[in-house]
Amino acid sequence: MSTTTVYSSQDVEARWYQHWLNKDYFHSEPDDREPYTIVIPPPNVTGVLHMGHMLNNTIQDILIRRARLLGKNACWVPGTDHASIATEAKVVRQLREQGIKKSDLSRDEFMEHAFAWKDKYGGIILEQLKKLGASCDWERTRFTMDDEMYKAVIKVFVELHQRGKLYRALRMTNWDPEAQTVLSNEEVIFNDENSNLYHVRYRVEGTDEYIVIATQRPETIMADTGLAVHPDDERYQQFHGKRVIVPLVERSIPIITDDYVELDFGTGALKVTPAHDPNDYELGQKYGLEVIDTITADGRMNEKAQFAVGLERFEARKEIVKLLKEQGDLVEITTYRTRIGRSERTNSVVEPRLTLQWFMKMDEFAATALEAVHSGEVKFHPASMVNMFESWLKPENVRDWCVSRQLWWGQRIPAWYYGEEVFVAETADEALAQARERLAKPELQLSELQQDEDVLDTWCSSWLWPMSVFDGFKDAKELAYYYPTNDLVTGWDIMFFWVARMIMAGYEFSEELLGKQLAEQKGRMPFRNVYFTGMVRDEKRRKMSKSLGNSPDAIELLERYGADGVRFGMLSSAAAGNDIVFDAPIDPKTGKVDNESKLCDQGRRFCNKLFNANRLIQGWTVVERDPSAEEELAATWLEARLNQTIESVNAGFDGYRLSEVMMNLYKFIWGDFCSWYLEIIKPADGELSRATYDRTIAAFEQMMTLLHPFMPFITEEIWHQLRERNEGEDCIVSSWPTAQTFDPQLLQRFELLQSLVSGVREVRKTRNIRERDPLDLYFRRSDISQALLQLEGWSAIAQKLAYLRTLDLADAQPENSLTFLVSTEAAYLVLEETIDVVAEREKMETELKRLRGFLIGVEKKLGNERFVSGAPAEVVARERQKLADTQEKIRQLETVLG
RNA sequence: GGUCGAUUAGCUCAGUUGGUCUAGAGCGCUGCCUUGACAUGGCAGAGGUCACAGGUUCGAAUCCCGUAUCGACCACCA
Repeated sequence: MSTTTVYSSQDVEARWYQHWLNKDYFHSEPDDREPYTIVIPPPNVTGVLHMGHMLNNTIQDILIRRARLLGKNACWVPGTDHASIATEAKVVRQLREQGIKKSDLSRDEFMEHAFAWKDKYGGIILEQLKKLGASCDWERTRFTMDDEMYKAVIKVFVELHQRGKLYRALRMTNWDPEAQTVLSNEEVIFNDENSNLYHVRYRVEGTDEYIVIATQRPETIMADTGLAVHPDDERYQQFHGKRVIVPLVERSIPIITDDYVELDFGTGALKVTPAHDPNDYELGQKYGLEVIDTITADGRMNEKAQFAVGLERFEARKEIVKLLKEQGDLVEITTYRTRIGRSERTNSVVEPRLTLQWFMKMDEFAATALEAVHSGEVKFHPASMVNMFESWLKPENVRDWCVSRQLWWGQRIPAWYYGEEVFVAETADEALAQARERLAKPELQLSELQQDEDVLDTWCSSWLWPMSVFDGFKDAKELAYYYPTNDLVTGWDIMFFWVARMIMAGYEFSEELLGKQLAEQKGRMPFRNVYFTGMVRDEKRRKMSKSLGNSPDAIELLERYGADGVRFGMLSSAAAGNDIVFDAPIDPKTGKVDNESKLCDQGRRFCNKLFNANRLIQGWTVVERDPSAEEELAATWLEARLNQTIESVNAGFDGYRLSEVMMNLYKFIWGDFCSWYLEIIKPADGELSRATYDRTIAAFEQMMTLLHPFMPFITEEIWHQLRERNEGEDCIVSSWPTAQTFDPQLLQRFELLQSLVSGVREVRKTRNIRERDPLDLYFRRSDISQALLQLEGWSAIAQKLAYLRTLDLADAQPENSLTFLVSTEAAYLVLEETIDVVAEREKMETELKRLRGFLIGVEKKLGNERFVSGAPAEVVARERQKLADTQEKIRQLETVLG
């Protein structure tokens, strides 16, 4: 009868998280320890936890927990981003459902609704992060619209204005007609979509001839102010310098020639609509064409259009097509695929529109950011991400940042206008004072000034995040301690939006906030390392997103596999920068996981393994007797392997190879500790010597500490069961183990033992000999085998694990035995059944042949003078060892074969 | 069109500056095992010309060139 014993994560995780909170372990205050700081990439205040967050925050938690274990003053600052347009869009939608139009509200009323919404839904994602185990300093939770952070944004705007970094200009911009705001280029998502190409004829003025143009947007023809052809296009040579008549509106417009026009696209003729297309705008500028704007801010045709007035863009298109068809001016309609730009937040088709906006000059900032990364002051992991960074920031690709948004939810631009005059100041009173002085109007009243109606782009607050979360723009007390932060963990998709801009702001402002001396001493960069995570994709390789409905319910996942299991799953296939393919299909309707996630399940099973290993140990009775020789040997070996593991874990952390570290620990704990060590020391009578018990517990404890960053809950749970005698200390604040020196030879000898045991087991399996039928094994006498058997404990372990009745040396092969190699040593296993001597010889001869082939390769290498002199001594020595071993193996086999 | 990245076991992926790589892990697969940690387990096994073709090197999964396929990002073809 077997009993099923399963680790149940749910109550354990809730209990320990609460315990950590009660003990205030996550909270950090400046002290004399070395600080270790991470600022969270603030999720949108509207957000709910998704796979990307889980990956991202698991990695941050691993880093911060390890730093805490290393005794550093670990500070992980959480918070949320007000996400200007995304949140405003949601609030507007919700109000609309309640029958309230944004236009019916005053600015203040709207803000009240928005803050109410934020108070209701804003904390959700942070609560969900707690379920993941995130050890953020919740007392430091910040929001980008908090008073101090708001002030910082305003202050920076004023500063940058004074430094000449900001200007206001009329530009062709991306307009979101639904949100009715401008968007930065980065907020426009282009996708290939099916579209129609309408071929429309324009009569050449004073003739009966026509030029046919191709357009995607017939509803804009009323705004046409030119028609362009390629200067070399023979089809249109005779029309150069003439004019054409725009259909419907019957307006005369010039024919221009420019090599921008592609000869072989469409008809080779292009209508020029400067008001509604960025390229056409350029052309219009170049040839002095009139700009006629026929579309309103909410995407409808205005009076200037004359036709389809008041109709929404796409309705207007149908109407205009109908009218053109009636007039016979529509020649044909073809279909094709083209890139359509949509608003990242509202998904509505972006309308190019000429608007007056604030811009920030990027050229110098970009150069600074690039230099910071090139010089290595800011390091990227993986380093290959530098390529992408460069391509974003090189001078020819950098465009000025449009920082104004026609929204209410955000930091209102601190600019006041009086006619053409602009006054930028932190407060209205200062602006007024400026105005009075500059205009020489001491009697000027505030009511005569007009404050800018717009708010600043969300990233205007997030780019200050590493400084503003410590209220660095108010005073440098905390900033002086925590800045620069150590590691930033984020997806590469916001490398330009956020990472680059934080670097810019860091270099621009940290010096004056910290003072020159401190800034020089500590560094002006906002963070020293950036760990880029990959994108989480579904099994079809699509990026997980809400709109696709292909993202699993994170909370369901956490409940199903435990936070530890999910963390393991997330990390086990996520080398830095590499995308993760989440392996469980999602039902798009419910968001439920349809099938087992193998990755998370592996994590869950690992928890179960740990839980049961602990149960085994807890079940033993400790007795006061001397440890046996095999216990001694096994414990010494375990400690050596543990120390070896600590070394590789530390090296892995240093290189940010977190997945590798976790897999190392997994293999060590499951394989070496559970499968080998515990099996060796497992007492038949349930009684273990005090000394061995203590060494086992001590090693297991260190394993818990090493694993704690990755799987915090179960390690804390087991830690306490191991240390009931010492209730006071928690795993989360235990000490990161220091690697002790160990004997590498011991590890080698133990490998021999392992291969002996495996060898015997293999024979048993292939011959159907029960695992526990006792067998006799003899080593062919040699210096090595003799030494092995003399090693205290070695024989006893081998006998125990391989169920050997006899383990001894022999000068000749015993009767009825078969031979296999244990490393270089021949071992004879005596069997009771008759042995097929011919088959055995064949097997050995095959092996011999393989070894001889291998030997040739090694000899060739060592025979090469350039290898021996050129390769590192270590490599040559290793090759020599290989040679000797292979020769010895061959000799052994040859002897046995006679 | 430009740039960058990828291609390793049936699947998903590791493989850090070229040298214990005679290429690993998990899952899946095959066989045996339920005598007290764990069947969410144990033991053993099968499975890879490291996409293809060349080059550099004493030595290449790893560096270089080309080809193929896939992907991502950027770009003004209406």
